[in-house]
Amino acid sequence: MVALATKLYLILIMSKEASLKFHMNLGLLIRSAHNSMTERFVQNVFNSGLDISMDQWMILGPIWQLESPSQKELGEICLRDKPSITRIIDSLEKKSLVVRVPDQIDHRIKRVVLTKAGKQLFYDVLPIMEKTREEVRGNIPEEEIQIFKKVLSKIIENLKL
Amino acid sequence: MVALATKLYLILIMSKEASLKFHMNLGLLIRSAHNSMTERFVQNVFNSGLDISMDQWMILGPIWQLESPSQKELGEICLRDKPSITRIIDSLEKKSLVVRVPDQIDHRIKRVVLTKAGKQLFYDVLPIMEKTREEVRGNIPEEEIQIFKKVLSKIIENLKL
DNA sequence: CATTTTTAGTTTAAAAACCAACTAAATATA
DNA sequence: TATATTTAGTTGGTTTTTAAACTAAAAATG
Repeated sequence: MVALATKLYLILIMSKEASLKFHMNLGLLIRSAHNSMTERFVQNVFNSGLDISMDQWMILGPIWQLESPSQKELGEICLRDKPSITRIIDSLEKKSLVVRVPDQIDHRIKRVVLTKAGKQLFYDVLPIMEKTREEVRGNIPEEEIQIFKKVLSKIIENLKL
Repeated sequence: MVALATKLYLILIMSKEASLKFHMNLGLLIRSAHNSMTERFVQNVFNSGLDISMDQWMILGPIWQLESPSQKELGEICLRDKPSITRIIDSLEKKSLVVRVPDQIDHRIKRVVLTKAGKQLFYDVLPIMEKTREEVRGNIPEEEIQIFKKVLSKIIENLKL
């Protein structure tokens, strides 16, 4: 009795469209693509004999770009929380790739600066990232990539609150 | 001297196009969208007074769909490794939502089956997932969603090997 | 048919993510 | 100016991921 009711309910809900293919839904696709991308990057870096993780790279770029950002700024740009930033910078500092410099004016702030070795590594990894990017894009038309990015932005926007 | 050389190198590599906006690159966008989506789903589930995590849901669906899949099959469909599947099913079993049933023929295989409570929860969460999906899509045209999915599939394909 | 190799799943240990509490410094308020 | 609040960063504890070693059963090989 109950079983029948739920079955009917189910059919009503499911058959809208999804039903048989909800195992290849958006979330799964996105997750899979993202994983493949970072895996490939890490692999390419490794094959080049360099030593940097995805996390470290994701933070090294903005440090280079912004010259001497605060950890807070880094967190905002890389979408990571404060503890994550602290730990990644710890690891970079341990490798002597960056240095923490207390802000002259606001003593709470620590600015993160690339060392010579850090800059060198950044320059070394850059072409690998570019190569990876090309592998990711393959022969996908630029137009579709643009729509792809636009949809991603819209999704993020839709869920903002 | 060295510094100058690397600077020039850098400019050559970077100025292709990316340069100033590589902090909002594909990886970051994808990551952000994915996070927002799962956050919203979890939140919607919570607001409905139900109790299931994203991981658990992602596995509950295929169990319902495939009737009594092996853990290996679940892993392939959900793109998770064996230990993850083991752990998630442990958690589902602890909640009495699924049961592990040894395969009659091949005694290595354990088939995962929904309990009554598991089915009920599945039916209860289904409309929430549908609602979340609509929130994610917002007013993005169906055509763009299709291209979006196609690009994701292509990216995954490009990186396969 | 005995031995080796694969396969399905579990367990364990190390690395990373997540949340909350904490410290120290700056700002706001009374 | 004393107190309260906010902000930047760190630390600690818990949970999650990830990778490797392990167990038990099946299939392959000789």
